[in-house]
Amino acid sequence: MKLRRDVFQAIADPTRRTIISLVALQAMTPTAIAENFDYSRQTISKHIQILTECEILEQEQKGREIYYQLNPNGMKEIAEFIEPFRKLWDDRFNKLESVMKKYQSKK
Amino acid sequence: MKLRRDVFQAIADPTRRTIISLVALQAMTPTAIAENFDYSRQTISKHIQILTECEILEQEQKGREIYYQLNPNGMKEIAEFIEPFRKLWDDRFNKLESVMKKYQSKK
DNA sequence: AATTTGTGCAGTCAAATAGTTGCGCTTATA
DNA sequence: TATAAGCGCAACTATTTGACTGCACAAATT
Repeated sequence: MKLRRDVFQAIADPTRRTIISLVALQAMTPTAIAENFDYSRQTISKHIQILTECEILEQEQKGREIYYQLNPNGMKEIAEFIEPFRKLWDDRFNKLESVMKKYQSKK
Repeated sequence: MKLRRDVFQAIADPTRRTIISLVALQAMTPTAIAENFDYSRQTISKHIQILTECEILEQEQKGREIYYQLNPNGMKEIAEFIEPFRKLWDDRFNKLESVMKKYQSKK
């Protein structure tokens, strides 16, 4: 496996998205993560490796166990790509913006 | 090519991301889009096909030309995935939220 | 009517991806 | 100290991807 360091590529795989959602709730070891899937531990381990190289996950060694936790910063790049388009559909965003204007005009 | 109908897969390719950004500015024909790349027209055409099947792009036939335009709704799914994590890093989001609270307490 | 232009579709091919198993290292535990 | 558990790395394989070329077809243009 070539392990591209590209956040968009990392997010493209549904298994990896599930891993992200799992780890977002609490730090987990690879074995614990793998128990949530029908794939082998090594396969999940490779997905974890990809996510780690993209800096979406972070390691914390505890004895022989390695706990992986989410680094939300890793997904900024994706959010920055989406952001300009969000304005085109998200009514809530527009409401927030109008609220901002009202608020600023009051000061 | 298998042409998976998966928005995350669609976004994973840098060429396709560039196409999205181009078309966001104005509707364009495949040939016009392809002129921005060093790839063949057919290659770009396939990328356009993938984006269209994911409903990120929309067609509008005009004579023998087909204009492709952005359907921002197509990227909602990605935004919805990112959204929960955004709160973990986006200071601006927190500021907006606090502004909201101030504004609401004033009314 | 003949030619050019804009598209999409089919087939081919190399490279990347996602899965597997096996192995070895390190750290707990019996 | 021997054994089991947790983990990463290496080697292998099937499938998918992303690029190419060639072709067919419809709509303008000459």
